[in-house]
Amino acid sequence: MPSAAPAPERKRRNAYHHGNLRQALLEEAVRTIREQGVEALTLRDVGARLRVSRTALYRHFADKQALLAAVATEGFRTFRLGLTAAWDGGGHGRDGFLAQGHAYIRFALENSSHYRVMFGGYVSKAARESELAVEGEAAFRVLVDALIELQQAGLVRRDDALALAVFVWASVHGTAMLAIGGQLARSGASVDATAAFTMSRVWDAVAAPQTRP
Amino acid sequence: MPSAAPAPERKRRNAYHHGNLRQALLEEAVRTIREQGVEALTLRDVGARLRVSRTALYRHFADKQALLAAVATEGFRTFRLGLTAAWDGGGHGRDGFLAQGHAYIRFALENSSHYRVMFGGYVSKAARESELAVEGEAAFRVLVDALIELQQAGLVRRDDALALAVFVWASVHGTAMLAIGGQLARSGASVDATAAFTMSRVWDAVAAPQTRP
DNA sequence: GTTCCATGTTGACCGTGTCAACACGTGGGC
DNA sequence: GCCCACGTGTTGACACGGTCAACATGGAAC
Repeated sequence: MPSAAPAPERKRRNAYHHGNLRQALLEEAVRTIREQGVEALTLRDVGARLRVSRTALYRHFADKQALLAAVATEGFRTFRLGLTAAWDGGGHGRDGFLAQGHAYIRFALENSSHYRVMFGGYVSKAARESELAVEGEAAFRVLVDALIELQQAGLVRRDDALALAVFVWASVHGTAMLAIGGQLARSGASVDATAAFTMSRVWDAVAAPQTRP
Repeated sequence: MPSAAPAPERKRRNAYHHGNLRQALLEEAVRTIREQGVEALTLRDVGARLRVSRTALYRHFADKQALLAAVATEGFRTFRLGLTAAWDGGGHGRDGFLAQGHAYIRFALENSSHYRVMFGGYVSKAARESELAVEGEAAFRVLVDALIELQQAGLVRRDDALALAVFVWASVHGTAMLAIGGQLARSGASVDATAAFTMSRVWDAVAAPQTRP
């Protein structure tokens, strides 16, 4: 059925030629990582799960690193969408800022393995060039823009926005990492409570000095 | 020369029995990790470097995980000493607190691979029990105690000290992780400048509300 | 001196990433 | 309609690394 009448836009899955193996591999890798962690990801398995030989992957990715880089890139994309949604949903003010922080931590915890691929040093510096870097930059940019907007509204101190963003990112990232590693379990507080506390402290750290009566 | 006259207290390095292989393995693993990273650590290599067969290690560590856990434990120990020294050297006040932060980040950057073993999820949760947990807890405790002291001096807000410590830890840890990952390279600022800025913001976040004239 | 046990060694196995050589099949040029 | 080339998938093989089982060794306790 070459051009006859395939299901509209439905990629065929012939015996030999898969159609869109690259995308399928990516999705399968993401699924495996989510369900079993990065260390459980094996090229042979992801191939087998797609009914494809173990080396078919090499026609679409240079090596395992490249696959992981693609996974990370994909992660940054949905990550950025989540952050933007939170910021917009929260109304571009203090609440939006806090919502963004919570969205960040929630994403990191709900997709902890995926998050670790994005930040845990699983992809080499070399692979960080190009697409991955761009997508990561874009996610970071959401925070920077939010801070600039808050500065213009007089809500955030007028330090260098980039520096402020790095600080905020680091604080939230650190909280997420510790939570993922189970390293703040013995603080007694729930992760939600910890996240809320972190955000309250971060806000105090970046808020403009109050002009008091 | 079995018992004749070995160098006093000098552990022998006979053909067969090494004397203190466990310690030697640990040090060699740390060295390799420092010089070539965690992923380059192979049991065969560390054995070879000590002129010992590849499986000799199994008489002293359950498996590779256990070796890494020991490495992490060792890391937390020297880490804690560094933090304490900074706190003491800085005079148990605001300066000491900032010094502690800088010491933290410096350690993380100078021993980035080692640091990643401690925090990067290379050791399983199971291995986190026992000694590792204790040593990690002890390092964390340095920060908690410092905050409590600062609270008593009226310098830090009277929130729950544990919660404050988690926040501070997360912020500094996050900064360190981003720096290690090369992810704040494009912020333009040097790592030192970033660390200083982070600490200034952290201080504002935890400092007691000024009682103004 | 004999014996036992901790410590170290050798051989082997399996899983995994990767490369090279080969197979297939689809689309473009005739 | 035919053929060829190239993109895509497969099979075979290799090297490497963690781990286990069986064996070797030597020092210490009796």
